[in-house]
Amino acid sequence: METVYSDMDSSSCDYFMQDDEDSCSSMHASSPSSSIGKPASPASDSQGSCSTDLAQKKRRRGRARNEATVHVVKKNRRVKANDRERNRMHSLNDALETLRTVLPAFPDDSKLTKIETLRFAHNYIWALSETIRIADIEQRQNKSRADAPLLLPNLRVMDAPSPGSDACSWSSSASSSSSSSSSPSYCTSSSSSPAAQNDYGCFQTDVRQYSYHNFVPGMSY
DNA sequence: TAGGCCATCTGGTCCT
DNA sequence: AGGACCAGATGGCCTA
Repeated sequence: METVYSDMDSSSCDYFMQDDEDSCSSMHASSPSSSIGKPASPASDSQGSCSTDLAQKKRRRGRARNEATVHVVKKNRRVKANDRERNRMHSLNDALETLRTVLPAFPDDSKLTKIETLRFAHNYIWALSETIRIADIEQRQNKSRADAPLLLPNLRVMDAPSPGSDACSWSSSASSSSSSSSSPSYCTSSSSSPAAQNDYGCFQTDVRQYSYHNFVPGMSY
């Protein structure tokens, strides 16, 4: 563990503000905790300096410069790391934003939170794959009945996401009859959330009433 | 005003 | 050694 910032308190942002470029000099002048950069006391060299004293001073000064340089290098490294971390989080947010755009929009237009987006996407993918799987099964079953209409399973959105709600539960009406499928797991955490009772977004997408192409952009059957 | 969400900083750990 | 990733801490903003 690095102890370079041991003299910093937790709100250390202003630390970088106050001595950014000239931390060597400011460190020497103002850092009470560092004895490295302290100028030699007047008493020590007031009486004619011998060669050993000079050598000692040189060593001291050299050491101070080295440690100050190390300090600056580490500080710059920290600043760069912060910058990278910021960019990393921005790209993560961009990816989340892209994910939001491919998820079904809701009348409310309210932006999904990060956790809502992830859970909703998880359940959405699960519902779509269930739909495909069950449609495939039904298609095979209907092969013998050529004139029978192809019925896709009903797809329902339960507890549509709303601000403050973690519930983005999807359920396929046919999924209850299928024992092999596993249901989404992130559906129960927000039963206490008041927003979960808000059913503004609950709607049914029955392919017989609602075009599946409208519901799933870019998806074709 | 409390609680939720978010951005940012920070230090630790792992990987190349 | 340096970068990526992660989790904890902190403070700001917003809403019920």
